[in-house]
Amino acid sequence: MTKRVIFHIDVNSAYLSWEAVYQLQQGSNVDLREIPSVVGGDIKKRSGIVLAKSIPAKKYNIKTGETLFSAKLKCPHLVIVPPRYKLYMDCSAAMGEILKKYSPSIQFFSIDEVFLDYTNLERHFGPPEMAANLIKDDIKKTLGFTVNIGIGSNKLLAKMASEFEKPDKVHTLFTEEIPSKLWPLPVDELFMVGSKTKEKLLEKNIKTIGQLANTNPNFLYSFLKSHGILIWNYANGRENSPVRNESLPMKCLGNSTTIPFDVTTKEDAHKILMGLTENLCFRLRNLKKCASVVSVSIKNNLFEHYSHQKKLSHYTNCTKIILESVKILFAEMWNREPIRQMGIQLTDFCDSDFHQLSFFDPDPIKYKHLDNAIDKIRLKYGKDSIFPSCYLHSKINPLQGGVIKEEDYPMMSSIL
DNA sequence: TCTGGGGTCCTAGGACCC
DNA sequence: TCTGGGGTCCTAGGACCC
Repeated sequence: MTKRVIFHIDVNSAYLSWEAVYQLQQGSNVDLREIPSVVGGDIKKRSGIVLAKSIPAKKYNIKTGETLFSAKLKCPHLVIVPPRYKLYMDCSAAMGEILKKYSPSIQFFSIDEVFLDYTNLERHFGPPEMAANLIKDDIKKTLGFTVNIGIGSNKLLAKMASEFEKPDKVHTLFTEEIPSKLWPLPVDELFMVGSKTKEKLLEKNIKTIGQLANTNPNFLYSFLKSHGILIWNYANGRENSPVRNESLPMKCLGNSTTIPFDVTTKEDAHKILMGLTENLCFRLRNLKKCASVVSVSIKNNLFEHYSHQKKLSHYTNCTKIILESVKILFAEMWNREPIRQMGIQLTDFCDSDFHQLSFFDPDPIKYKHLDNAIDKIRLKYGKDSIFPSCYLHSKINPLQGGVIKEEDYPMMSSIL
């Protein structure tokens, strides 16, 4: 059996790099990568967090996910640019086109991370490190941004290797290098060890990936359940999932939004929920799917989060039917406390072409035609070209949620 | 530090059935 | 009326990722 060679390509400070390249192309004489800068939301709309930071911004101890307010305190002259997701998707797709020249087997893991299977391809582009450098420099020369490439015996090791030293670097992490390169690292640098798991491991005096690797898995299972076995295997470099060319079937579809003000009335809440439902059902129909489980979630002004869900008697993608369920679920759970964020999620899908119509629907064909007519107008003239009249003179936007505006993008899975 | 929006997977308890 | 065990479905919540 031939030894597998997997690459993990990771764009350095993706959103910020892409923004910087775009601004240079537009004639700007400032490279955002060379000054303290971040891509972030809008402080006034309460969605103000750091999505990506430049290396100079990192020197001010600015972290991804922190508030723009806090970042500004650390660096008063910080440059903040709003995100442009359509641009990022185009950059991501362009990188994918380059990668396809080097292997028939690539898998997008997120908008800025790709796995590439280089097994048995040495005769084309040389040994793995040479090929990885070729790819890295090809992307830099053609598209203007830098990537890190990790090379490993499986996807996990390749991903860990791409994290080592940044930017614009190639690193290897083969099985025989695990004790020297992986085991000395702090345990929370391991993929799938987040803050909660880190705390529990520290309580047991497990501080490094090496200590985790050499812990009895039964002991880990006793306080982390199956997740303990997963991270124990990862700490030992064991992982064998294939680089998948085709995307896995969708499991969940949702839209949520943080409202610029705390919602305290049913009327405002219903407008938000209608906007979210319209947007979500539009996406669902574009994917040619129907769903049978509807879930509504709320975050209150104390940041407490809770949700209610319900299985419908049949599959549907009809805005009106889903909105009715959403309103019922909301009424069941809301105790009139101020709401900061609302979300709607759909799960359990079937293909819309063949789904069973319900006898109990008021008039399924009529609503289907209505949804289709609205979808066509929105596709042709833009999403905000048509909206319910209750939004006129309202302080609430008609279409809520959805950072990705143009099309749906394949997202990552927590399992490699 | 006063914390977005998009996902996936897992667990636990209760209902219900045989 | 009380006892049992196993299986599946449903629901709520939590952990992780980018």
